[in-house]
Amino acid sequence: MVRRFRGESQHKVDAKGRVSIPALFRRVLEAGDPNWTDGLNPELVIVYGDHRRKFLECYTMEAIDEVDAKIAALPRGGMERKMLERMFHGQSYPTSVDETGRIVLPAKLRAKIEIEDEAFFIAAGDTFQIWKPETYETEELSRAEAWLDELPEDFDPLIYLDNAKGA
Amino acid sequence: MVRRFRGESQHKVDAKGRVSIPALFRRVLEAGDPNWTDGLNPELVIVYGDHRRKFLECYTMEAIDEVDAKIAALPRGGMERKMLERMFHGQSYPTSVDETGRIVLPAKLRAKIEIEDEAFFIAAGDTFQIWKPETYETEELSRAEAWLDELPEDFDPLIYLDNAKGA
DNA sequence: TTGCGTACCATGAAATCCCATACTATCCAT
DNA sequence: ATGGATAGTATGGGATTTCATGGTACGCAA
Repeated sequence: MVRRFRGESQHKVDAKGRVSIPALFRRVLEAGDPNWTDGLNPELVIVYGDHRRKFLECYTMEAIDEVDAKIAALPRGGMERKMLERMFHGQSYPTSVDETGRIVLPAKLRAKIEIEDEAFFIAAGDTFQIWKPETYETEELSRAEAWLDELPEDFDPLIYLDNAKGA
Repeated sequence: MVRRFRGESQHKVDAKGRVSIPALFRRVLEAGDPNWTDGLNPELVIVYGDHRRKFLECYTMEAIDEVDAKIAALPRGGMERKMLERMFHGQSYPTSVDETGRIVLPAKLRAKIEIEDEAFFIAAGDTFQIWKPETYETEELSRAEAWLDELPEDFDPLIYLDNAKGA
């Protein structure tokens, strides 16, 4: 059973691009790195994607291996495979957490999602995302609000849970 | 069959945010944690949700796994899935009961539901909720009672039992 | 040299661990 | 049935560790 990321938090980004990973996320990165043992620094892969994507998506080693395996199973030469290879192999950045629990976001990545001195982290199942706090609010939260506003006053999104044909 | 939480009670919250879990709830948390064995401390997940929610909802590991499975069954990219992921993966906090039967509510969670030095626990089926006592009284109890007051004197809520189309 | 990336050291605040006390419910043997 | 032993519960305090963050120094390449 894969340990899942959970929680959200906001951290300072210093002039060099260093930023603390939420402590709970670190535990998941460690558990999801086959090479990790106590005392080492877990590795991870940051997928930044094309110009439309406004956040960074971070994968544990296990999670990215799984994605790679699925891509490898697609027919060579197909458009689907080409797109996925570009995104996960080309538009990604492998790195590792340092001894103080931080990663370094290179200037290029910071520029891409327009991060200045704060970064917002939020869990998304078996990955977590890094957003510029303002972008997250305007792009994500307000869109969700607008969506909710179109629904009846007493509507509870939880009913979607039961529509799912889950396990 | 899943063991269900039952009952309600109120406990002190100390300056560090520590609060005892009702002893009966602990038994359910233990039974609902696949990794738990005698002598260990059961894990749980606290979902705090968005700003509108005025209480914390606590899930056993089994219950939250079930929710995760349902979310995973929804189509990727859809608004429903996004909303549920945000709530259950982002706006949640995994923790565990300690050896003395307490959990720690971080300052952020206490602030969110405005808890100071007392917390009210109430069972809700396969989860339980934590409220600021005053909020529970004004928001919930009074609403439920007002609703009952509008019904005939001899009305019996049990009638609803037979309306359910459930299994 | 000037900017960027890396490694090591430093510190205050917050979270966690370990120990302590008082009280209550339970069990057992006389 | 009763007194006391035994275990589980609710709460508190202090010490220790982890975390988030900042700084300095070094190498390298344009």
